[in-house]
Amino acid sequence: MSTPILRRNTLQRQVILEELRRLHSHPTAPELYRIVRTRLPRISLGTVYRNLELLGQIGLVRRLELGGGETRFDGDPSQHDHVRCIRCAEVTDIRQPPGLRVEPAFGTLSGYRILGHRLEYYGICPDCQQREDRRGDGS
Amino acid sequence: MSTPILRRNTLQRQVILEELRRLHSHPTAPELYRIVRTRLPRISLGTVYRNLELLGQIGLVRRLELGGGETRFDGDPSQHDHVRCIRCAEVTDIRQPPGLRVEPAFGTLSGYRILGHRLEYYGICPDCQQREDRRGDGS
DNA sequence: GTGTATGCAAAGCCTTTGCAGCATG
DNA sequence: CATGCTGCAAAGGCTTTGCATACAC
Repeated sequence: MSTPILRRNTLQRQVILEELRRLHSHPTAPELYRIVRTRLPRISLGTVYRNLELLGQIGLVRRLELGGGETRFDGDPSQHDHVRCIRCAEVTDIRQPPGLRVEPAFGTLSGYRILGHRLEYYGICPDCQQREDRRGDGS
Repeated sequence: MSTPILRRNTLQRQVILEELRRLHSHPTAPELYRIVRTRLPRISLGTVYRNLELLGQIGLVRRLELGGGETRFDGDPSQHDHVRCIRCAEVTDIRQPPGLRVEPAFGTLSGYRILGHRLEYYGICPDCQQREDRRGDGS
């Protein structure tokens, strides 16, 4: 119940959170590791994982378990959904969910006690659309 | 455009599809491998992966990229959603989506050309609810 | 017989974890 | 100074892939 507290405010933790917040690319842990390492060359991948885990528990970071078999991280923990490009795998935030009612009255569903949902759209991002239009499609 | 054809109807392929259809547990490839191996002791994990990939392309099998960083497979390729138990990680089909409108008019969304969506609920399954009620909650 | 599919094994990722030393509060 | 955190490295799991062989057609 009691919210876990950030025990120590290490430089590594600060930088990880800073970079994750600045990025809007929803990186995986290894991706974020490569970026953070430009500022902290001696940081380890394990530290990145441990901090993302901890920041996720606190609620400062959101763990995204979307498609692709990877776990991505989002520096914006507020409620929002995502679109993923099936061509370039880019993941983009959707700011205003277009007035849909996904949650089934928070009751039961097959006997489950429903606590929430995860919604992900997929499609083709603007860049990839251009790229394909330019080539006249054709697969 | 033309649907890829099942080139050869090998015993391995048959058994993989059979077992996946019988199971309602949405197994990962390694899990399915362990099961199939009871019938075909000499089958290899690589074969399981290759067949799941192929069966997925044909549309006989559905690839589920839900949470948990694993890829799971569903022997029922029809359109339906899933609930995942946050306690025991079980994944269950939802047969009748409760009349919701998820797709945003199939137009653009942040410039994306939307092709579809993936919706996953999470909550607590009946068994885990019982287990927790019995213990009077606590943690 | 031809060419696809298989079994085997290696390799590449992602992720977690044990441990000794460091540094935060 | 106590101990949470870090860096390092090993280990485990999932997934893909190259190759020679086997087998479906």
